[in-house]
Formats: sequence, structure tokens, C-alpha cells
Amino acid sequence: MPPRRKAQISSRKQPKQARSTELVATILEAAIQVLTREGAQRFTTARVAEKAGVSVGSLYQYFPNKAAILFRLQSDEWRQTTDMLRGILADKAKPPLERLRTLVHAFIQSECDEAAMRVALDDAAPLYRDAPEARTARASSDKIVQTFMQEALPKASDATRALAADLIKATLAEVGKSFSESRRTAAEIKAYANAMADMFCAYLRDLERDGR
Amino acid sequence: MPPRRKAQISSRKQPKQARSTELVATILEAAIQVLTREGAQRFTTARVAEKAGVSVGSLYQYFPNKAAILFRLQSDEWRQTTDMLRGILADKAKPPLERLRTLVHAFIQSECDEAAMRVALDDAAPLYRDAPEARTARASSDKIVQTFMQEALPKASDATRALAADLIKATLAEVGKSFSESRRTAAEIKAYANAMADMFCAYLRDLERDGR
DNA sequence: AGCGAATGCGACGAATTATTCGTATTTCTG
DNA sequence: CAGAAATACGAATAATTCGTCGCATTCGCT
Repeated sequence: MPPRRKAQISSRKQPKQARSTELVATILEAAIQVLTREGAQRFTTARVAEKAGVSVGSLYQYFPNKAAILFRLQSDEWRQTTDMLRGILADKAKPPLERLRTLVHAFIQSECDEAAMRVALDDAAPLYRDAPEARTARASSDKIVQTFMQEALPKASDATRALAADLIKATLAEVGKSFSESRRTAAEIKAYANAMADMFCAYLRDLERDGR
Repeated sequence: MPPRRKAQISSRKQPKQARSTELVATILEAAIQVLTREGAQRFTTARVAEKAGVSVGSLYQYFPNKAAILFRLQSDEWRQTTDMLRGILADKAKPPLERLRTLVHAFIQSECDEAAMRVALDDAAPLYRDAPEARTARASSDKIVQTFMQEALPKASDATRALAADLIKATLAEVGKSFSESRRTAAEIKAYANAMADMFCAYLRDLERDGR
């Protein structure tokens, strides 16, 4: 059942007519439903096709395999998130650390809003994680944080900046994920985001003060 | 293939003779091999049994299902880690924040030492995550961090302490996991652990200074 | 209308899988 | 050493799974 070797993930065929474009959209929507309602374990091409009211054969016209559907979902989520974060960090009217705080809140909130899907998508990660397309996608967010660090840590060395960027990026992503797994009230979410922002700010302030 | 309903995870039968005790040990060792070498996807009872030089039937004498084997591995790892951390935090000769720094280094290091297994075990998490046994196990580590926070943040409120404990615990666990996925040099590991410790210390110092 | 291309279908093949159960073997006990 | 209990075996079973293929239908266009 697991594809023996390299998983091709790039799309098999581009939809050329309106109906097939819509079909792809229908499939993706159904895929989200199946993923959130049934979980990663029970995410199968047959179930997705059935939910979409489409035949498996049609599905395989536009997605070379199961992993491709998952990767597409992940990719869409990802683009959406990075766009949001880029927008927040670009607002140069506010000081860097305040932007960072806004970012943390926005990220945690979005993570909690779609917790079920994020968790399921994460469970399915082994299926698409090693695809080359996934790796290239990651690089784009690195740049966003890197340039932010230039502003937040003007006095620091490049190495320090890179390390801080790595750490904050990982913390945000991973901890957000684990936090979203357990249902929380709005107040808890806010408190947690604040604490995380406090932690980041304290760290960055120290780094800048010591001028490393 | 996925067990339709609730996964029983507690052990089926206790080994009573020496040979069966050894058999269980052999199975667990083989399970580690399979998990690290083949990954979570290809972790099957048949493969484990084969690697152990044992029949599947024998395996099922002592493990009610596949998830039970994985849970057992995770459980062992977990106990080992918490024991180590407890030991580090108990050394009251050093000031709290210094102990925390030692702890971060030890944790990240151990995570990197067995990266392959940790990653694979994490990939398989959906199979055992929802078992009640897994939930109870988590509580014991909470206590360790909680009591440490009493020392590190004597002036803070209980709510603040709980939040800080949650945050640091999650960061350590999750970020350690993601960090271990990519191979790193010893120097990088050290630098990263230091940065993380810096971040924690900066945060805790701020909390304590403000006396919340 | 009519023709080629695009699209849609879903039964089917091939492959894996987890787990059971009847039987054979070994160990323990008195 | 005999009978019972524990242990070990592994072929057989029942479910799922992914992905394909030949054929039917619809679309876009002249």
C-alpha cells in the first residue's frame, strides 16, 4: 500500500475545460472533509472520490496519487499562512517586537481555528514530507523571518540572527501544532499566545542588548 | 487494516518462563530495528517477527496488536527521558536557571542521538496517541516541570507558573523533535541548545523581575 | 450536425495488512 | 517420568488499499 519508491507529486494533467476545473475544486473540498472528519488513517482516494461524488478514475486524472492530494492541501494552507504572516511583518509603522506579538497571536489563532485539519495533515506528513516540492516550499518562509530579524536585531551577527530565526520559526510552528491538538477556550488561546510572544520578546531583547 | 475501533493496548499475557521473557526482549529489540531502518510506514508485525526470528503468532501472545508494540517503545523512551530530566532538576546545588540550561542540552542531545527512532515513533503516533495509557503517562512529566517552576518563579502566581511550564515543556519537546529530523553537527546542536536555553532564561527572568 | 479531444466512469487486479487458531514443542511440577 | 501448563509456530483468513484500463459521455469548434 505504501508506494514502493519515489512518490511523484506534481500534477498529472492540467484541467482545460471548465467542468474539470470545477471537478478538481470539488475533489479538494471533499478531501478536506474526509481529512478532518475521518482523520489521516482513513483518508483514501476512494473515500475522497465518493464524498466528492466523483469516480476514482476521474480523481486520478488530475492527481497522480494520494500523496499529491495531501500535498496540495498542505501547500494551500501553507501559502495562506505565509501570506498572512508576511502582511503582518510588513507593517513598518509598528516596532518589530510589537509586530512579532501580533504575528504570534494570528498564527496561534489560525492554527486553532482549523485544528482538526492541521492535525490530520500532520499525521499524513510522512506521505508527502520527502517530496522535493515540499522542501522548496519551506525556503520561502525562511526568507520572511530572516528579513524580519534584520530589523529586530540590527546589532547582532549574522550567525546570531540565523539561529534566532531558526528557533523562533520552529517554536512557533511546532508548538502551535501541539497546542492546537487540545481544544482550548478563547481566553486560554490568548494567554498562551501572549506567553509565547513574551518569551520571544524577552529573548530578542536580551540578544540585542548584549549586541552579539 | 487500521483497527476499526478502540485499540486495546495493555499487555495480553505476562511472560512466566525465562524463554518467553527473553522472547519479548528480542521482539522489542527487533521492533526498534525495523522502526529505525524501515520507518513507521513499513513497520509491520510480520517484519518485526521476521527480524526477531520469531513467528507472528508468538508475537501476538504478548502484544495484543501492533499499536501495543509501538506504545511500549514510546513508553520506554519516555520513562528514560523523564528519569534523566528529573535527575538534572533535582541537583539543588546549582541555581534553577543553570539547571534548566543543563536540561535543555541533555534533552536536545538525547533527541539527536536517536533521531531516526524518535522521528519514526512520532510518525506512528496516530496509532497509539489516543490510548488512555498514553494520556496518563504524560501527567508524570508535568509534575516535574511544575515543581521546578516553583523554584524558578517563587514570586509568580500559580497561573503564570502553569503557563510558563506548559510553554517550556511544549517548546522543548516539539522543537527538539523537529530539530532532530535534520542531521546536524555537534557544534550546531550545542549552539541551538544554547539559544533555546537563552530564550527560556530570558523569559523566566522577565517573569520573575515583573513579579507576576 | 459531426468530429476529435477532453473528460468521466467504476469494476477489477495486485499487493499488503493485522490477526487468529489449530497444532506442535518445550518446560515445569509432583 | 507422566501429565499439565506454557510457549511457539506459521499457514490461512478477511479486510483494505492503491492505482489502472477499456469504454461511455460530453465539450468545443467548424
